[in-house]
Amino acid sequence: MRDERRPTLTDVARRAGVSKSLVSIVMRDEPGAGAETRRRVLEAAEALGYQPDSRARLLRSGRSRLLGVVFGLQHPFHADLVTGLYTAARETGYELALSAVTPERDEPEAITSLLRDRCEALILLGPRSTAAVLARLAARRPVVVLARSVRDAAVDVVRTADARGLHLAVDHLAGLGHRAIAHIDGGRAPGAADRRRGYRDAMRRHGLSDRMTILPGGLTESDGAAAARTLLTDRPTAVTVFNDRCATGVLDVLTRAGVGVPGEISVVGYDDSSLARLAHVDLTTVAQDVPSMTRLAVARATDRLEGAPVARREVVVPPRLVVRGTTGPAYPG
Amino acid sequence: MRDERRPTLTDVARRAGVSKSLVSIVMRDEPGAGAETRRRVLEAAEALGYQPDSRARLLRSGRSRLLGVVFGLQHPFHADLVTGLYTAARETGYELALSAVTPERDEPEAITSLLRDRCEALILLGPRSTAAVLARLAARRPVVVLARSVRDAAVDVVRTADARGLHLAVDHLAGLGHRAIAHIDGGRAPGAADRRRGYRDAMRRHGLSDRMTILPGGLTESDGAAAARTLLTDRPTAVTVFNDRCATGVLDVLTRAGVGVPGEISVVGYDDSSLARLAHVDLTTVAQDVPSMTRLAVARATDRLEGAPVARREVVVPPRLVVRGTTGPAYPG
DNA sequence: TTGAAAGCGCTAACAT
DNA sequence: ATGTTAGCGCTTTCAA
Repeated sequence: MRDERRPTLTDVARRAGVSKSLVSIVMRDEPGAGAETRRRVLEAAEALGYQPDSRARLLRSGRSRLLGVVFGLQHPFHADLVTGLYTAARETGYELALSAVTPERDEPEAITSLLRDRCEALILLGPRSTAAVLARLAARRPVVVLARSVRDAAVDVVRTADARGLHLAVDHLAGLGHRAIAHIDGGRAPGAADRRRGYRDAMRRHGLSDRMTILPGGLTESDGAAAARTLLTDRPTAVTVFNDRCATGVLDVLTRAGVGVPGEISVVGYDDSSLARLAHVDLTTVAQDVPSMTRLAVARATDRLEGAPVARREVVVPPRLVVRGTTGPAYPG
Repeated sequence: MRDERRPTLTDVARRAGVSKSLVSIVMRDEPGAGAETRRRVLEAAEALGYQPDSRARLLRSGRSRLLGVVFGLQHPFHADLVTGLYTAARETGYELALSAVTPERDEPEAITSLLRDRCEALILLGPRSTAAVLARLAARRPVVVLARSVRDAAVDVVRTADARGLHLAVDHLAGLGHRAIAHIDGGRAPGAADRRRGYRDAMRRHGLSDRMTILPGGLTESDGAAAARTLLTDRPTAVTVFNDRCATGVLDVLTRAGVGVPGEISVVGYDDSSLARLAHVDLTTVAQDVPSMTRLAVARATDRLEGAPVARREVVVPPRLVVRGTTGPAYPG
């Protein structure tokens, strides 16, 4: 029952009593077929349960119109980005081919599978590959790196002005009267270096060079929790954290230790992930502009493919501070 | 520079001075080529940066060896499952084609794109489609539903014995002396009905029918937070929660309200997601056996494709209680 | 507006 | 062990 061959374009053509070419035209919604023919073809296709074979289609047309996306399954922020990419791609006529990185499936493997699938361009979310590897890849087809900076003339980059993001955070805290402002960093994670630098710059600008404290953190809740425990002994009045996940871990430890937020410590996250927006977390955070970033990434990829002129290799999207409930004045009451 | 045609099998053949067939054989690592030939072909392929075109390959061989996976980008537990599916698929020679459901990309769309890609079987993670829709799909190719039950002879199901999972949770709590045990449920989410039923059964079995309390919850932290707030007024000594995410919201609200966990309330989650394992959360939870479930799902799909005999339509995997720090005796001291 | 024919890159069947 | 031929399902000329 299921073994019967799936209907092909030829089957539809036969049933509708027209040529394959016409069916092809109708299925692609191209001009060049009469109204009556169109109707008959669609009816036949429907009756047979015909689905075009995208492989054959793309093989013949020589293009796949496929954008390969490499993302980390474990990163909630990547989920937000992929969601945005789907939306952005829909408007362009390109499709997305997802390839995940997992603990057992590394980045090279994820990339190779996309190359075999003949993706025309690659969009990599916070890739860990070296610039050299990315450059070599970019020699073969357009590569757009999202949410990480890469110093190479061959790769396009779309990222948030992360340093600026930390300026916003520190300015906000300083404006509230904070002076002892610590930073929990992201180690070698994409964006971490820029955020660290932004923190340093801003502290200096506020004349707080001697109050700078950078604690090793990471991407996850437990990284944040660990950092927060060291925070308890030598307590600042405010802390900026690498990302929202990490900040959640910080909040959790502080709350359990009976340290009031924002009463005793103010906390600022990064990403404005769905986590931060939760009513009970209500985290002040630096928002990355996901819709813009993803739209730009897709546009950049398709521009390259279509030979459109491209101004800058790197597009830097401004961050935005979202003030919620985890930040308050340094000396309340 | 990038416009030059990608090398094809023919190019490699020419360069190696052999026929296309030989190259094909070598690239697929099939027997039927001499050692010296093999070496020359591989060298030529390497030199040209040749990548086989999987589309052409599959078009010709008539099979795609592709398993389509529909998953929700917003669900951390789905990320765990997809991770497991990749691992399971690797051992079988099938590849995964991911298709995500997002707020702007619904399940039918995710499925249609996989059908166009000629996936041979579909693995759906907690699908929201009706049994009728799934059955219609299953008439066209093998469908394996993961983490949800579907009453239809045409669809394969791999799921956790969710009712049994709640038995474990309630037994554990009752064993600790708890009697006022509430349940925060998952509404219409996949698995929620079974867990609710499991809770009811277990409460009855323990003679606690009159202490049953089911609070409306959901899948997310904020659902849990909302439920927890109602919990504060009429406080039970223990609560079982639909999933870990929701339980996290519960914990957060309780902690902020100064309610001791497990001192005053014990909390049990569900899934044993990475969330639960975080040292600072340390959530007692019901673990779903992800490696087994994913291996079974892939095996079921491939068995159907290869016409292997299949015993049961539905495979139910036993859950396992993981006792951590959020549960304790009902009357401490 | 319609149809016939060629061929995308590959593999399978059949030679040699 | 190696080469030749045909054709997967489709789109794209090109001609009618």
